[in-house]
Amino acid sequence: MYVSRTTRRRAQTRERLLDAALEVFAEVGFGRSTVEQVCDRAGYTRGAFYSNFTSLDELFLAMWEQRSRAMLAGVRAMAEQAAQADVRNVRDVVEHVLRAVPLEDAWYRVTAEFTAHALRNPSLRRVMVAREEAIRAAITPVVEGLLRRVGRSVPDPVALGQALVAVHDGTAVQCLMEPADPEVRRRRLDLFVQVVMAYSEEGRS
Amino acid sequence: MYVSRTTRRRAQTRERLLDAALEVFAEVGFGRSTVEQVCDRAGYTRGAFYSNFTSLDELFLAMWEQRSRAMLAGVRAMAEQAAQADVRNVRDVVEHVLRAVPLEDAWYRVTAEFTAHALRNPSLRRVMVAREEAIRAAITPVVEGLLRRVGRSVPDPVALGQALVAVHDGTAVQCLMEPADPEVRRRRLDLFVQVVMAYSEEGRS
DNA sequence: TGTACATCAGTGAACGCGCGTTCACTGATGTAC
DNA sequence: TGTACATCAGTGAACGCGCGTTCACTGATGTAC
Repeated sequence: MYVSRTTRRRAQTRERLLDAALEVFAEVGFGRSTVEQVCDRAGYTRGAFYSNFTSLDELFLAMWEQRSRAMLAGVRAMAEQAAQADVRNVRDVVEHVLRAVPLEDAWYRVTAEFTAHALRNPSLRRVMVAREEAIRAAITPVVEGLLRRVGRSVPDPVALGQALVAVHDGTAVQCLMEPADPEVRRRRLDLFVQVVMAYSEEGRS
Repeated sequence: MYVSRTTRRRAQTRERLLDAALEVFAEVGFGRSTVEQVCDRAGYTRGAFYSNFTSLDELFLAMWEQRSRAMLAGVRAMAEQAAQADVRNVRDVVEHVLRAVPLEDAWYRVTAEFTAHALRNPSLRRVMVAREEAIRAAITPVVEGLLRRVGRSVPDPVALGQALVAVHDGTAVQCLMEPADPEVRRRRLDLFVQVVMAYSEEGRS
């Protein structure tokens, strides 16, 4: 008798298609990407694609979720280290947290398009909202913990979380648009510091 | 002898194609839009398109620049009114300025895609950077003027300008993702207030 | 551990549609008088 | 103001390519013994 099976080879081609998708979407844009381009990049024929996914939309979502999970894992790993971190002031706190969320050009491009795509599609929108909440939920306690060590408490953690995500998204575009200008990055850091200061107060809650 | 000519009819079809482009791009995304869809929407055959533009890319840029100019004009018009505005505190200042920059779903979608597109294309990138600077240049003096009336001055106007644009962009996504949640919009306003407070100080410069 | 075999995963050719692009044409529009 | 006409703007048919999608097939892979 035979039951289930497979998965080693299959998992690998799935993986490769997902990787190729990120590259191709970042290069030419999701909208202008074709099934053929993704398969070429991954080293398969188009049939392989249809054996694993039903449409480019499905692949886009799968890829985006995979990468989002990876990023969230990065944030959680940072939370571990945070316990041993050496923080003396709010700026140290901000610098520490920002290290967990790198600015990557290709990923930002893909995210911008996914955002536009999600704004047109209610179910994708829910996916994005849930993901933002997960990121907030992962980051806020870390920030709170670090701030406590410099003698500050956060009265409204949800508001701080939303503010941090907004500032991150908004400043990310600016930094990627003008990668050669160090001032832009410096002001980004300052803005984070100002916002964290504004949403926390002195005194160990 | 005949010289130059034309332009009434031509200007109108150009206009209609630009309007149709915004609608179609917002609905299905720039990447998935076709010349045919835009022409259908505008009420022309495809030949009319090629008589006015050489590619969808060119149309996208033309449309985006047109709308950007219109938005900038809106900001400048707001600046006029600002002189008579009745502002008593920083919150009033923020509310006044935000009225000039409405949150529009279709426009945001198009902007997100244009941003992703620009990140791939150096010359478009320069266009976007220039436009952000123009917006900053238009808004900053208005904010400074209004703040002066509530007894505050701005030590680093450039930093404030960059911060305001970042906060606007970052919070815009959040508001459009969760249009049903009034809390999100309230926190957006709060964030603006906090940032303006942080980047200004008491005392008439 | 080796072998036979059932089943699965990816191949590659084939089909056809949608759409970009061109172009000879016709009707619209502005100008000269 | 009216008319004739030069020129321009948009039409619509035609061509062909690129790509999505399907499917009979073959070679790869895991399992039972």
